Amino acid sequence: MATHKKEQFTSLEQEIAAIAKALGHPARVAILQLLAQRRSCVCGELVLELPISQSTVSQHLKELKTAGLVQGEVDGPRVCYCLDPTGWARARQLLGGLLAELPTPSLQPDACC
Amino acid sequence: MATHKKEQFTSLEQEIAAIAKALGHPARVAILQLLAQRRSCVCGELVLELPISQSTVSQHLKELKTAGLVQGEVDGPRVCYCLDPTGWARARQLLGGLLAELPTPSLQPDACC
DNA sequence: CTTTGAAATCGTTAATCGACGATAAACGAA
DNA sequence: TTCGTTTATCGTCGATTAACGATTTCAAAG
Repeated sequence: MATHKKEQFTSLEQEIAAIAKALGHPARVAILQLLAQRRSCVCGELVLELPISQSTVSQHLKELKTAGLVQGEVDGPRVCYCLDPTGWARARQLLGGLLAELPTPSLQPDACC
Repeated sequence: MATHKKEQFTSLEQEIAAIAKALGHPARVAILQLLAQRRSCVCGELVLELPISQSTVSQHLKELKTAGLVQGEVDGPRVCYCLDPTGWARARQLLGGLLAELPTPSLQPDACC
């Protein structure tokens, strides 16, 4: 990235990419799945479930929070995380929209040109 | 990334992450949208449409191809790209599945714990 | 006030990414 | 065969990411 060229793209494209990027790591996918299952929020339990260190989990959570996909709420000495309904809805809208852009089962076998 | 820890995660998590990662850059989002619109395949036209250099576009196309989202077909001196129906279906399945995991409009306002 | 436990932040390191220009490869046409 | 066009690859460089351990912060207990 010689010099960020991201600004040259649509803000929508940037927003989609930002969300996708947040999903672009197995640890973050795993975190989101855990939060979705036990819909209640967990905290350091995530660390126990994941094969990575506490500080690394914390970083991933920060990224997910920045992307708006996750919320953290301080509860005494620990922090409860859960999916952020607003950001999650947005993700569904944007990524779902992109994924839907191919009109489903393009009837041609696999021909390109 | 001190040492890759990705292996520690489910292959499904890795697959989801790989697809999401491919979508994690505005240029690649833009490319996919272009290919979806003009469903026919374009080639160096992409370069004209995008604010980045030819070699950079080529790199992004390579990543999309590696992720299985795009196909290229040599046509004389030029190459035709289009969305790969198989990979695209897989992406829809996996990412759609993840996005659907939150049971929609969690009726609670925004409460976490 | 001090201890204790949980979580975030800091500092570091290696690896990967994004971008570019330059070069090479592929191919049709002259 | 040689030329022009199109695309891929190479080499480079700075920025970012992923990971860790160590340290700091913060809130509840004691």
